[in-house]
Amino acid sequence: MPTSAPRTARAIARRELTDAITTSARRQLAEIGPAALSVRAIARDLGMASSAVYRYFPSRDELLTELLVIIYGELADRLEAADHAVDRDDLSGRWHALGEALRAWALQTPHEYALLFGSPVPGYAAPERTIEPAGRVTGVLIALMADAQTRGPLPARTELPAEAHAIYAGIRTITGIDFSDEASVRALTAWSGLFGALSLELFGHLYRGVTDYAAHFALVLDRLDPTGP
Amino acid sequence: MPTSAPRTARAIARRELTDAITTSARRQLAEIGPAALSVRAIARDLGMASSAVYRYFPSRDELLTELLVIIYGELADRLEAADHAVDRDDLSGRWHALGEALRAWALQTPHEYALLFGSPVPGYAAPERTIEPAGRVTGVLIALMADAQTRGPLPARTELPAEAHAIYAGIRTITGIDFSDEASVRALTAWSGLFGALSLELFGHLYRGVTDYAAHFALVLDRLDPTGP
DNA sequence: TGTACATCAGTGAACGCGCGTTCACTGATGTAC
DNA sequence: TGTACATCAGTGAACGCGCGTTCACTGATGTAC
Repeated sequence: MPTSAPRTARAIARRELTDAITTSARRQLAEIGPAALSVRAIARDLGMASSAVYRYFPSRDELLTELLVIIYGELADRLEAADHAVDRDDLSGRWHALGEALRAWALQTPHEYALLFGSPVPGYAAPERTIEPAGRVTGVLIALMADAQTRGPLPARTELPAEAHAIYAGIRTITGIDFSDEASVRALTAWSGLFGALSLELFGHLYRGVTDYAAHFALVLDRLDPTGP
Repeated sequence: MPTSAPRTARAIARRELTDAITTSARRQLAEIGPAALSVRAIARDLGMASSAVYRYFPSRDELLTELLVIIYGELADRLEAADHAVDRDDLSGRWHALGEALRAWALQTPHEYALLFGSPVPGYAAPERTIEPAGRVTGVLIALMADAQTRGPLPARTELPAEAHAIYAGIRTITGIDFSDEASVRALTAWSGLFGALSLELFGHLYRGVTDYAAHFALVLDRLDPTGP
């Protein structure tokens, strides 16, 4: 069943042009980065008056929000696919698949990585509706940690104070899963290491120090594995 | 001995105005971020014609470079001071001091953090002369790992392949220290985790999941410690 | 099936803004004799 | 110590560019009778 197909010629055209606008926007994003993304450039690219874009998106910020939602969604799809390609019981394998899929995506579309995980776009605050698709990305790690926890309690790698439980109450509330403090700390430490490694690499901070980025990343990924003992 | 004091009134005025320009630039940077930093805004702030700024800096990019050099230098000073406030033999203590000093700096001047470690400024490529001051920042970690290594070989936390040695040749060349592969991997994994944790926090990705950022950061720092067994 | 009206897409001009950089010029400061 | 010339700082206007957004308008599409 197709999702509520448009009936009139107008509705069909509208859907197509809306897509054309976001597609053009993403092309611009990929080529010149989020800061340079402009309504006028998109209109130019599509051969229409810049004012016409406003029939489809009420402002530049709304368009940016739409892009964020689309990109978060695509990334989540990729990460979920990578995760599901691995045997459910192979937790370390799933962690590596997740990490490598994230890196492959980041290298392929570095500006999209920068938009989602780099410095915030000046003057733009991501609204509520980006939270859900962003959560789907984190959800892949969450699912992995939930499975890890199901296999028996995770041993403490360093001692955790009693206060830790309160710190991570939010994670339990959002996910509805009763994560141990150990699981929360492991997940966030691994997540930090993952994005830190990618940011250092993509933003040029490994320049001259590391000669083989891919091999280096694999080693770091191994160290960051949150699933083991 | 003061460093080659200027003799003429002109030279004194020049030095003072050059400082005034960078100071104003940093104020703008702190308030509105690197992308919005503009020659005209600085001139306005100082009550001079925008063209006058060009008597001091040949272009906006040169000014940005100067800022990068200054900020890297200040950060390095802070990290070195934090490191030296701890007993030389307390390696874990030094790691924590380093991490907490970095976080304190980042929270105090988040736009400067974003400039140095977030997405690159569009259209700007940092030139060679930023490498040295940037290296001073990394140098604090390097010194720590060098000291750790001096105390005897660091035990492997995960097995490292023979190829690892080639990957980190650059680190040995730059620093002139014969780091073991274990030391290199530990250092880079810890460094990744540190900046990842800060980026996640500062760029809003822990929103709703973590309730006490400072306490959380301390726990993660513990996990990332590259000096222990 | 045909007509009358309402809705919508797209245009082009305009508003008001900001930017980096150049240039001819004035007036002050520095230097050589 | 005083004069003549060279150097430099700072000005204000201008160039050429780009941006987001609004608005009155035209012409096509859709809908109700």
